[in-house]
Amino acid sequence: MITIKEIAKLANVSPGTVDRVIHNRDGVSEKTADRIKVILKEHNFKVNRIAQSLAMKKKYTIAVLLPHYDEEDSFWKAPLEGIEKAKEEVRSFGVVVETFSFDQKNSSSYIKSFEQLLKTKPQGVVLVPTFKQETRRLTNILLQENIPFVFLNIALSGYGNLSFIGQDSFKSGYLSGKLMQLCLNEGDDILTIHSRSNLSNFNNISQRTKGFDCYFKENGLKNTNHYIEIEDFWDTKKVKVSIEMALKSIPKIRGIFVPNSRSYIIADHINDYRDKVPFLIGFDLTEHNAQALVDDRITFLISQKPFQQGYRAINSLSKFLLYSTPPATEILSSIEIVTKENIPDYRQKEHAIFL
Amino acid sequence: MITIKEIAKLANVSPGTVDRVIHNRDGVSEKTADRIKVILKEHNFKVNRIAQSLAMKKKYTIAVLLPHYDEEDSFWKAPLEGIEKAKEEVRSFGVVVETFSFDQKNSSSYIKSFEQLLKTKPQGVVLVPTFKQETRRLTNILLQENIPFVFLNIALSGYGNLSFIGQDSFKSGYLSGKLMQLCLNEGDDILTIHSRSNLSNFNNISQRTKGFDCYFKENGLKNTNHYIEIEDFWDTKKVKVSIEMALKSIPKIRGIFVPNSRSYIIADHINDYRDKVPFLIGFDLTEHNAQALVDDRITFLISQKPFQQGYRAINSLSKFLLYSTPPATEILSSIEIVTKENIPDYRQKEHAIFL
DNA sequence: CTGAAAGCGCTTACAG
DNA sequence: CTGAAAGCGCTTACAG
Repeated sequence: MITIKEIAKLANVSPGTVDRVIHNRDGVSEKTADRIKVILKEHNFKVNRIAQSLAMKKKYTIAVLLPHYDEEDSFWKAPLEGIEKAKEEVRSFGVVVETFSFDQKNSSSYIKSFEQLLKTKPQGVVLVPTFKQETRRLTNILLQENIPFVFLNIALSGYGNLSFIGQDSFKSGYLSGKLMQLCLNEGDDILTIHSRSNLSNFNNISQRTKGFDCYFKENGLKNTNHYIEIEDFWDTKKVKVSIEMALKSIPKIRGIFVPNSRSYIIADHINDYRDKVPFLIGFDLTEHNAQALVDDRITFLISQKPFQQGYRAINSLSKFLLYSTPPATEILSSIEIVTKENIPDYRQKEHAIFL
Repeated sequence: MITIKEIAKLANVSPGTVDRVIHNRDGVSEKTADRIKVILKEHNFKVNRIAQSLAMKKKYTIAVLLPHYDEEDSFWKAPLEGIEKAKEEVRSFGVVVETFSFDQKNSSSYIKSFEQLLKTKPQGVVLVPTFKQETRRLTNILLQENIPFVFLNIALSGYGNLSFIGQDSFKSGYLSGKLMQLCLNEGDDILTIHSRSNLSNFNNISQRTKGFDCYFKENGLKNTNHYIEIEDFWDTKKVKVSIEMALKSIPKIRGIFVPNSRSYIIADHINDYRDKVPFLIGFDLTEHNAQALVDDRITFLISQKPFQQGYRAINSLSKFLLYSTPPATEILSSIEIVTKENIPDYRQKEHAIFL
């Protein structure tokens, strides 16, 4: 690997001048610039990124705002871990990551945490835009202050975000439809179970449902899909009653579709109906769900690689700040089909990365 | 982030001494060492990896030996791309990657390329151990010369390799069994198609077959699995004749299992039998296979993330050389289920990484 | 046992 | 328009 110093010697100039040419800074005569460019190309010069980082000694702060996780719904644990991992890696490059969390069910905690976040004077922001209206207010502030921001996991459009990092929820629903169909026979019915209390993740969930239905429609399939909505998945008794009512009144149901991350709760309640309803498709590889999968109480889980999503949000924003390379408008994580047989080995910590 | 210089000031010593303590080099009195350690801990000091790399200015060469790919079997393209990607990233850290390829069907080309490889005086080697006996010879040389090496994609044990980067083939076969079962009804039969010409990848393929059979055995399923072996997948006529013979003589066959990366060839030949044999499970997301999947001629492909495998081989070996952190003995890539509906978007180039 | 100095490859004021 | 010098955070001979 040829260095700037060596190029400089070959061109009979100083390293500073070579640097100016490499970065198209002005203040170099066209003549010398051209001469240097030729030599650069000739020797296939590439800047040494780590020396560059060290010399630039710029400090950036990226602030992250995401829902906190709890026992009932630990979905947000994985993205946070991805963020922590990335945080470690970008540290040496002078990027500091500050994380703030809020309550998914409480929009004012969203606003409040955002205000805290602003105090860190971030040069970039990662946002899980849970509440539409409030997000409009927040992003307007960011736009005004000229702080670039990306959306994580929830795709809202028209807010001026640099990028969206997440999954294509419609497609993942569509895929679930396919898997369900492979399991079912022609005359079988399906039960889709919604949760009322999940309004904050409304976007993803409604897209999944649409995708699911679309699969059956597009392929001219005749399985009927019945919907029930449960007020609160955490209210064990009500859940049980609702499900039993549905299953008893519609005996043709052989598959259940739960378009949110709490299919394990449903799985708990249909143990008595296993023979009649052998198939259950849910979303997200949380610990509870994984356990239900391993225990054969869930057939398929669709995962969206939340660890990677968190990692990539930090990663792409860091690249943008450090090297001005804008990320793709959409960074879509792959739609993973997880079964008991290919569930990832968690002893092997995720480690896609360098450093 | 606190720096060595600052620590030194706090401890009233020179940066050199702090450095010695950080890396447990001797030549520091216990007293000062202890004092410095306290301060280090107190301030949660972490070395700046990039400054470290720059200062160490060590140069390492990693040499890679893998099969080249061709039109018939482009499997090895993806690992190579992963390697190239990693190569770019480790460059700034002073690691140079040299790639050598050989003909999978020709063991002497394996030896020859290895000899070329040795000339680069590598400090680490990535090997796809295609031929057992020859591999014994080569690895003995590496062991003698004290050059650490990892196996990529093919798991041989007892050769003294630092790590294996690849997939659990048995498990992936087992998973295929599950998927096949979900597609089939009770009385249906299965046809497994082997390729004689694929001896060099024998290990992975036989493990897949074993896993597949094991699924049916373990779950007490009664679907019969019939085997045929085709001399050469490339001989179109013979392939067609063999398959037709099997399908005609065993009308109960409803699913086909192809435990190698050329299921697309089989898919080409059963178009006339689609209604009778709707399900085909194959391996590896090569371009041809992907096309067959999109065209509904393959039901499931099991992918092993070959890009990542290549990337991680370089990545983990680099970490070992740079920081002496030994990789896990087995770095297993996830077993991906790919269908028409979740086939990755190739416009989005893979980019798990930083820099 | 310890420190001062030079250097890794680049960037950035500053001086001319 | 160009160069010389200092510095990023660390490591490494070398001197004492």
